Amino acid sequence: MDRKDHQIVRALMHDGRLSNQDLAAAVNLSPSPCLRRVRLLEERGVITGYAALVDQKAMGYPITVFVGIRLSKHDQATVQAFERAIGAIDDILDCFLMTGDIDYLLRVVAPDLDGYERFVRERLHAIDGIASIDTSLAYGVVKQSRVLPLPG
Amino acid sequence: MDRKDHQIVRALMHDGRLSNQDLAAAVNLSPSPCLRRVRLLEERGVITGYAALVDQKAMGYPITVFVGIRLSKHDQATVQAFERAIGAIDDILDCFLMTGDIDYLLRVVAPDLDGYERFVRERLHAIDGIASIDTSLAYGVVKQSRVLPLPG
DNA sequence: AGTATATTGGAATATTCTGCCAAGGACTGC
DNA sequence: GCAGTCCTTGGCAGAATATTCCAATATACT
Repeated sequence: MDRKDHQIVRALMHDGRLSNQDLAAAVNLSPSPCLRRVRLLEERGVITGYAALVDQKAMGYPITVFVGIRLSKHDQATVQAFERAIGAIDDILDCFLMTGDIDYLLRVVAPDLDGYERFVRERLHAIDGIASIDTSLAYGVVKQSRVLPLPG
Repeated sequence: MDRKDHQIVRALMHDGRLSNQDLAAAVNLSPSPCLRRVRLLEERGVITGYAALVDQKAMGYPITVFVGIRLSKHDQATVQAFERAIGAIDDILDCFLMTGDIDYLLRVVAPDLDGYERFVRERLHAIDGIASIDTSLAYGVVKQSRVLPLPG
């Protein structure tokens, strides 16, 4: 993880489809060592994958909702079952384990408010061990980045 | 946006570096129409870009914090100034405009708690018009997806 | 049915990837 | 200061891939 690796990672966070040649030029390397570094970063798990960034609205999911969840119990079985259930529901994009008054924070997408209501009734309420569900609707997105800041 | 377009988008959400040939095979098309569809999806703004997915920890940002923010005023000048300021701060990855008791929800990364404290003191407090800042620390990530669910 | 439009598949060309090898640079022990 | 070792680099070549063009097919509309 020297300076060049950081440059490479940053360049690929900005444009994940950068060709190896362009990437090499951007970080002042010739293609072959550049490619080798990228492969190493992938193997080490620094780069975990690549993804196309997609407009939610265009895909039919204009609604973003943040859902705070508290569990009724926190024994291992309940927690594991909950987390497995979360993993299986596609509408839940992110799930963070939180400190403070909620246990989990979910980011959920929905085609509309009715769709979200159905999601809560049919999906969330189907999971055992949930004590409370707190919904916060997002009006809009001010910023959505995937580029981590420069270290230091 | 027919069925094939959806298939293409989903495939690229899963693997943004899929070669056009493999993508074409995956959606039962020959490479050339497949590439044309991808280019159209990009032009129409359905696919907004590509990104490498990176391990926060490996990049030196193991801490994720959600920050709820209320503004003191909601006139256009204050809001615009705030949103511009947000856009300029790299540590803030996401910013959503919210309904309910907070105005904005930020997702912020930090190298450690000290770093987060510095971020709040030096960056957030430097922005005018903020009435309150509410911090929620994330312990860990249960799920982090970028693949939108199937429509319907 | 018939026309117009949009979409497809395949071939040819240009670009890119990727493995191999020799050369350069940095670090060690002496 | 010097030789040996290790790691990284750059360039080359064969293979794979992307990309453009054109004829042919499928689809939609009248």
